[in-house]
Amino acid sequence: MLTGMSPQTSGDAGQLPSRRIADAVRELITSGELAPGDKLPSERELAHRFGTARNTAREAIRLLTEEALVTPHHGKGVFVREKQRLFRWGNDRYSRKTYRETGLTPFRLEMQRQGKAASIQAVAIDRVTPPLDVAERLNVSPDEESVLRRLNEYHADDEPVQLVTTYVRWSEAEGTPLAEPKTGPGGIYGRLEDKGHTLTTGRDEITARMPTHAEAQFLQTPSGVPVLDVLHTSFDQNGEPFEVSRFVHRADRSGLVYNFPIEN
Amino acid sequence: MLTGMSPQTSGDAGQLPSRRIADAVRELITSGELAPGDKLPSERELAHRFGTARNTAREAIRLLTEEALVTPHHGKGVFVREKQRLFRWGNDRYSRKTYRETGLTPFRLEMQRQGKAASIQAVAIDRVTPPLDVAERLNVSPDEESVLRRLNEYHADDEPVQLVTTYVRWSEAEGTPLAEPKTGPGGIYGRLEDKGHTLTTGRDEITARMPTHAEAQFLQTPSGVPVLDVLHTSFDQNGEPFEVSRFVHRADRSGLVYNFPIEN
DNA sequence: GCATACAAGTGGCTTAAACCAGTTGGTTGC
DNA sequence: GCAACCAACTGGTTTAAGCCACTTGTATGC
Repeated sequence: MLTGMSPQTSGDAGQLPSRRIADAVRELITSGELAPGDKLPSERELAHRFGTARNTAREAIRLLTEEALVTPHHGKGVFVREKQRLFRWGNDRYSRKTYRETGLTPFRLEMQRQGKAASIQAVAIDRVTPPLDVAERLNVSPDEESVLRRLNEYHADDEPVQLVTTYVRWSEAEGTPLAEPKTGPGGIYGRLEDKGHTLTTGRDEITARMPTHAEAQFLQTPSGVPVLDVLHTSFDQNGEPFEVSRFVHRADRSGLVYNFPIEN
Repeated sequence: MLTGMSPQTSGDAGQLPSRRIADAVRELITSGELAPGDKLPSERELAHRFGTARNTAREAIRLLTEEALVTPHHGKGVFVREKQRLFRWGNDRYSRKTYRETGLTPFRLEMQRQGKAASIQAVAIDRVTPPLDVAERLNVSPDEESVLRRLNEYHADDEPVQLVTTYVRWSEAEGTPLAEPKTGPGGIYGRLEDKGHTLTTGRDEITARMPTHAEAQFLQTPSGVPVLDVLHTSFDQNGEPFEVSRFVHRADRSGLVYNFPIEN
């Protein structure tokens, strides 16, 4: 087995030893000789085969981990990453039409499509001073406790999928079900509609970055996997922003889809 | 200087030495004591201050690099990353209205907005067998040389910004200016309109991932910086797809913005 | 004045050895 | 039969040392 992996094979090209090992293993993966789920030779075994120190084989594995090709499990070994089916979120996420037709929220709909059990856990509902970018978009003070924050964790079959933090103005949330765990029929948008805000247009601002420690812990991202950070702003019939949410997704499990008309 | 950085300071919490050093340095950065552009103490200096081996200080720096907080420069030192202003690309990217009003393509417009010189370099124009995802979206065979590929590199002030690969069906491109470096007035979309395809709707599918080696080389991404991968499909007045492009952006320099109406 | 050379700093990579911590499966003892 | 234990594997982290490559400023030689 693993006949392709020997120091002499293919273009060494005067590369660094760690690079050579990484290249050899990567080749085995892309060629299919090592399939997703397969276990790599142990660090000690790799080092011996290539005549290097264990640390050098370890560095090679670190390179592959950074490329998100493999993922190590303490005590068990290093394994070729499984290609996961993506969850897809798009600008139909807010469409009330979909909801009327299926009776499901966008998250539960996507989970059902993939045959997974959806569960949502409320982590915090509190009054806070908003982050700068949220304050700018909601037109509130970044120096006072001017917003209500609702932090939720979303799971698919108990596997963490996304972190969502929703912000609305405290002046509009105070004393309403918005500040309660149960927001009532139509959810948050239902209560905001009571306040005269009809969801009319949305804006999503998307960046990608490496997760913070806390995010990595919750999302269980293997190293080498970034997060998609979506800052959503909801505008009402008057073009006034009334709600901001931040979605943090595992990038290896989530994709975003936007369909839009193009003006001529 | 750097008074905050000593082994005893703050909650060590029985952490690993490398973690302790990373935490201490991160604290200096977030508190502002180390500003963007500042140089960190050298690896040897850090190791000495915390009473560890150089490799341990080095591991701490690796952790911070992975978080994209610092970036090392061979022979010079390790520096706190500058917060860069983002280039912003959105679904107005394809609007012909913007083009008519300014006479600028979306890329040149964004560069002008930031006072940078735009330059676009054609890397390849050739007939190829399409990647699977492109073949699916264009409804062509993934096993033949069924598409024309145009690969371009975009720079801002000679700094690499994005890689764009555009695919159109070979059957429609053959013998037309689409296969030439100069595509003529209105660009690619102009020629495709000649073929009866009026750009009517677009779809962007967005993922994030770590860059391949080749991408990292061109985009000069520091380690710990992912890329945004946008697969765009253009649909004509009949809802038929006629062009697919893949945009690869440095995530630390680019953001995406989508504005969309919400159906009630 | 100016170019060259060099020394001293920086990070980059590797070696070799040791110990820790999680996992697995077989052996032992009841 | 079964539970407890243990040995042998796995990766995780650190130490200590050496050499390489890149950068910078200074000293040297002309």
